[in-house]
Amino acid sequence: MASKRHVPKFHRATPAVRREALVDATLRCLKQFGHEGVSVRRISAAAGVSIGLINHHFPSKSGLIAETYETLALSLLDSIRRQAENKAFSPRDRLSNFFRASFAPEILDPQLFNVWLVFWSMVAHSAEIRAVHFSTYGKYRSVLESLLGQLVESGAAPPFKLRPAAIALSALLDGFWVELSLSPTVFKPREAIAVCEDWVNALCQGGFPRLLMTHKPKRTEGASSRRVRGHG
Amino acid sequence: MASKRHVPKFHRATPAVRREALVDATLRCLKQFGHEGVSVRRISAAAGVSIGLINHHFPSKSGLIAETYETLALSLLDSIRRQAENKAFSPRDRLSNFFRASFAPEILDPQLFNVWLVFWSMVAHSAEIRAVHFSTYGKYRSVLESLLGQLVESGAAPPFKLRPAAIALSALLDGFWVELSLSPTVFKPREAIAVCEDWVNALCQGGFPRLLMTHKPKRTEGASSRRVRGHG
DNA sequence: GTTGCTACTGTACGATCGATCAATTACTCT
DNA sequence: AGAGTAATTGATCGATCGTACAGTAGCAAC
Repeated sequence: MASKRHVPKFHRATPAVRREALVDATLRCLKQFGHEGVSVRRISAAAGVSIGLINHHFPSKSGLIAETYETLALSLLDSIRRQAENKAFSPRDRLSNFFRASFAPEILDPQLFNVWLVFWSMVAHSAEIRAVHFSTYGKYRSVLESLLGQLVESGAAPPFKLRPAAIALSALLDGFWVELSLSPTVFKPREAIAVCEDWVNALCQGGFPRLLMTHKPKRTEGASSRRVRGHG
Repeated sequence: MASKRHVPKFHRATPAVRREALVDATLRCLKQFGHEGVSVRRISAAAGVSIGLINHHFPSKSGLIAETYETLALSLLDSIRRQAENKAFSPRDRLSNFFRASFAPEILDPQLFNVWLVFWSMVAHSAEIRAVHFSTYGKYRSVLESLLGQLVESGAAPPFKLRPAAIALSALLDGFWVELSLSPTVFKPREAIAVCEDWVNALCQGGFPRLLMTHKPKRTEGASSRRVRGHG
């Protein structure tokens, strides 16, 4: 009996603290193993707790994934937004900052892409995940809408429909992000950024007539029309 | 003994025929169950054969998935290409056909999106899948490059770098496709098509200076430059 | 020191997974 | 008709999965 000191076998934590630790462990597992990482055994091992603790703090596995989705999405969005919404820059340059932040190595991490694939694949089957996706994607669009709105207010761009424009720009960004994550050798982030810059410049010059608020064309582009080199 | 007729318990098929049947069954399972559908038991049940037959015709499960990926990707690409490359239309209208084919209900099927997510999630871990992705994505880009090249040859657009333009356009298309598949209620396919049309029109008018072949700008858009409403 | 609350542990259970392989059998060839 | 070939079967293996739950133990209150 060299010591009577009692060594605790485990540590009791506040539910909020433990939940956050479990979310962190979940993210690590998702990055490392992708779909195979979504396992209570792997996650609890990564968090250094027993298997049963997850179901003590979360209703089920998908609840844990949903909270991880929301945490990660809001964290990344906040990081990008902090870099973009710097009042020291003009609205146009804030968009440039947004682009460069969107294609930073930290965001283009292939592991991060696989995490997103897991979330996306659960959208169809889990109402919880679907709700988180809807919410976070809406916030993402709002940030873009805000930046584009500041562009119009500064007079750098003619008035256009903010929402469709934000949707289109986010589609362009997402598409580049997907392709860069899947095929990093085909092209470079700087090329993606360049196209995004040109896209905004074209928008500022009224290059997207259907997005302008001047008038609403009755019909979309059709193969039967002969608008071969039409101005829109 | 009412009948001496022998009723076969199963049917023997040519390896090529059986492989095709297994690929078809795999696609059905992937559409219906997503990731959960990637199971030799589910697939063999859908094909009406025993569990062991898959490993008789395919080296492993990922081999079967890879062949399914290639078959589906080439099938869809061929379908879209047939609608686009109609010589009765002008090069510009062929692109319009390509856009409308890309956002047809058959392609926007949410189940089809989940199938793609399964393929994409295996790109990182399986060399076979990665090879198929690289090959089919290259062919997809080639079709776009060809259509854009015809646009230049017809004089409808100034000379520009075909490859980066095709990459950018495919990113825009993919991004819309992802967003439409995940959030069908946020916007409509016709809006996506309209933006694509405007994008090509802007391209024809030289709205993407960095894609033109006239000269190569030394520097990309930077936050430090004051090109707020620059012409590119 | 004792009590009470509850965060926490870890075994157990039934289901499903990919892969293997010896046995079976449909079909062709002679 | 009989033999040979190989496509097909299905039991079986070890591993892993999510969830449940009865029991353990940290820690605060008194």
